[in-house]
Amino acid sequence: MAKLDESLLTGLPPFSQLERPQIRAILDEAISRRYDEGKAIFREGFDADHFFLLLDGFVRVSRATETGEQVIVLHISPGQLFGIARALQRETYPATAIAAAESIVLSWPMRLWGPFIDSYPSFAAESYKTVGLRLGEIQASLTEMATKAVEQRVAATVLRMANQSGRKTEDGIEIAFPITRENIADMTGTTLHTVSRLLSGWQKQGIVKSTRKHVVVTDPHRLVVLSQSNS
Amino acid sequence: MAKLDESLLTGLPPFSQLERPQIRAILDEAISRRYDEGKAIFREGFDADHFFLLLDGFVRVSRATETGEQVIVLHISPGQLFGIARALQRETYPATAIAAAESIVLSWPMRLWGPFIDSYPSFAAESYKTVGLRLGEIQASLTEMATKAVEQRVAATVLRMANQSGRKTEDGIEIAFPITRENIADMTGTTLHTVSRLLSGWQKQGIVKSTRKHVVVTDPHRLVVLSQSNS
DNA sequence: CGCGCGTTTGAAATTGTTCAAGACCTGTGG
DNA sequence: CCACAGGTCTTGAACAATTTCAAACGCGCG
Repeated sequence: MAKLDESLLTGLPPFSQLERPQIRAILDEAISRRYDEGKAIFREGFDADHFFLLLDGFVRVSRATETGEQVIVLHISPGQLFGIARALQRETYPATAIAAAESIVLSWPMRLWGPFIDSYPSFAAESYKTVGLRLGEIQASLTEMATKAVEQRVAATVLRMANQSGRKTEDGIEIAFPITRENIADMTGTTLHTVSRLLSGWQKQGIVKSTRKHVVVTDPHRLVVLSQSNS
Repeated sequence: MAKLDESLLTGLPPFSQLERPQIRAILDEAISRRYDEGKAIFREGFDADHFFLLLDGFVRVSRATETGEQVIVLHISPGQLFGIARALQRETYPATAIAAAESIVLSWPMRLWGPFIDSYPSFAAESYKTVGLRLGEIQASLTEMATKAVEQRVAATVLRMANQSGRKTEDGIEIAFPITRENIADMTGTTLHTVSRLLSGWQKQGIVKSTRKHVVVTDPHRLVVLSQSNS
């Protein structure tokens, strides 16, 4: 396998304060791999034997219920660590990670977790910070689900994705990975039918523009209003 | 202030592998305090200047929405650490903690967090494990909210509280702290009216027995069935 | 160019909320 | 010791939001 280039990691928070040779050592232990859209990176309940860094693409993290339904918990953007179950003393992955778009992922065997944490303070700090941010995000979803009506939840969810992983286009902010009505339904605890109706309605009002597996937010401000109104 | 007795901590996971003098040192830094039912221990958004251990009683952890509604995220039982925002590199508390029943709490100033983590491996491990368990619990709530109907959510929630902090009585398992219909509604994202109707119905069927601020599960098995049925 | 997945849309059915009113406890103060 | 006040719980009825069921459409990949 060709050597990975050091510039891959130099800008990223977990490695920001490290010297060249340290980054070199870290990279030499890493395996790089490409995942096609829809391919699983790891699955809920399985042995947590690796941890990961997303270099490019997007990853969808979901949990399944006993009855087979799935709930999408969050999305991972490039530059983020994931599959860091060990940070929480877990032996197994608590959720399933699937490539939402074609993705490039670095991975390390979990036995390096301890050494990394001990040797690289910025790696430890960033890991725990990441966990904290995700916990916050999940709590935010939970409170939304508990207090907001469906339209507000969908608006808030679309908005969050546009903010976290949107890219600007001439029409507005476009969610940067393929996403179906059903995906959005799985994030908001509703049905694809309801999501379809909502998006259609918003499109008529010029708030969003959407095509197959694709959503562009053209009027973020009005979407914010929608996500907050409790009438 | 009277010296705290070392036996308070000896049985608890965070301190289980420590020697007598270490526990003595930890206790000498701690402040013990009693909180009446309903009193806040810390509030969301405030400076995270202390971390806590619940010795006796129960603590309700909740978040508020911009519009003033509150969502109860989880309950803390005796022996557990809480307010450990620093484990996640946070500067402020991400939620509000209120005594659900009269409670006895130990607290330490947050400046001791680093030293504790560095000096006592079992404390570090237990802290992160606690975070992991809570994350799991919140994720479970989230998937429940997203996939289950109200009756199933309420059944699952009552069951969870009975399991985590119930005590056996001759009638069945009793939730060990005062809890109103409205509290349960705030946990499940519904209204106190609906909760009241459900509990009344279950009581007629002999599944639970409830009085003011008080719930006893008399037939856990049927409640499990209810919490899972998707008919 | 055709097929399949993703999407749209109506209508009926249903679940849960909202509104409204009253009953019931329990601790407090006279 | 009793009455009262405030918080808690119950229940009916109307209503609204969302799901379910059903059918059809159409874009885009292979």
